[in-house]
Amino acid sequence: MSQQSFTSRTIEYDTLLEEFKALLKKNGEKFTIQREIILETLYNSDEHLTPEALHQLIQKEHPELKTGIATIYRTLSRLEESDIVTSLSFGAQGKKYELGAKDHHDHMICTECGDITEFLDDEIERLQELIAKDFGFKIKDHSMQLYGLCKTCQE
Amino acid sequence: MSQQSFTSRTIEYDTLLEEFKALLKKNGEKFTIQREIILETLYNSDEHLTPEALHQLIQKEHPELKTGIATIYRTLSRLEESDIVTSLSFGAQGKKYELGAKDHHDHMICTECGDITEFLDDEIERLQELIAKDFGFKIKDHSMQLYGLCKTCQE
DNA sequence: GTCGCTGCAAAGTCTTTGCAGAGAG
DNA sequence: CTCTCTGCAAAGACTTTGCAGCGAC
Repeated sequence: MSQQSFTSRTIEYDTLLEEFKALLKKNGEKFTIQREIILETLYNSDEHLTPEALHQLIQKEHPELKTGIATIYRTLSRLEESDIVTSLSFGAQGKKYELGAKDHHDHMICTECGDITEFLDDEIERLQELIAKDFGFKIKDHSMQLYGLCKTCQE
Repeated sequence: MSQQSFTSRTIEYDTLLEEFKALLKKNGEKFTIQREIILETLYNSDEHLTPEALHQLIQKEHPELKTGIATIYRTLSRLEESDIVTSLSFGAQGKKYELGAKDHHDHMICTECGDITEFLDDEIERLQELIAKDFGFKIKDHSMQLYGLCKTCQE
């Protein structure tokens, strides 16, 4: 039987932070206040954020930092490389980022209000593996999006 | 049981062309040689084309037209609006377009060579509908991508 | 003829990059 | 101290728009 659910965060912020620090140390990179704020903001947000939205949020909550948009982009790329965050590119332009340390899930995107709902279906996950196998394709990642109208926008 | 297959074109070019013409006429728009070439080129291509790639292909095959990139963009947008073509946005930047009049299918994208393989699985399609129903979500479209290494690039 | 379409170039977005100074280790 | 990171501004990549002439109907 298929199982569907909203996703819940499965990792503590402190754990995530330590992982991130360890990763940086391993590569001789530095842990800066900007990187911490970016990770923290992503962690605390339930939303899928665009770099621009993340930037604005950080400027609002940490106005003393004057964090530049370039740093946001650079940090997001670095985080994505390390699979700490995942990006979702869709429609028009731009990507949205979310923490990748959550359980894997797929997305339902409302074309009216842009809202994104997460879901998970074990059966689909299983079928994807089977298909790839048939094609001799080695899956590293996958994404599935359903586009349409959310409950609210149908009214 | 799941069914998997490569997708085959199910519509004749002439039929597609007539549909397109009818659509234009309905909206008081005009059928131009550029629009025909764009549709034809998309039809004859097995690939998923970026606007830039489409432009180059057209310039190569119809150098006498000097088709501008702006026209490509404008026409692709119009075609997408009318569901004649579908765009696929992924990874880095840019979209790729393909004829939407084929049977519906999903994509397997090689992260090494960028190659895109199409596939279809009826069971997954069915499950998607069920999930959306559960969330009160009205699906208008959907897309699924598996990212990884194609057979060739694994070697 | 009319009115939409086209090519060109300019203007917009979004993202990346160069650089000098700041700051982590 | 050293070497990475940051903010800023400039540069890039991709896409859209304004406009005058062209061409479909």
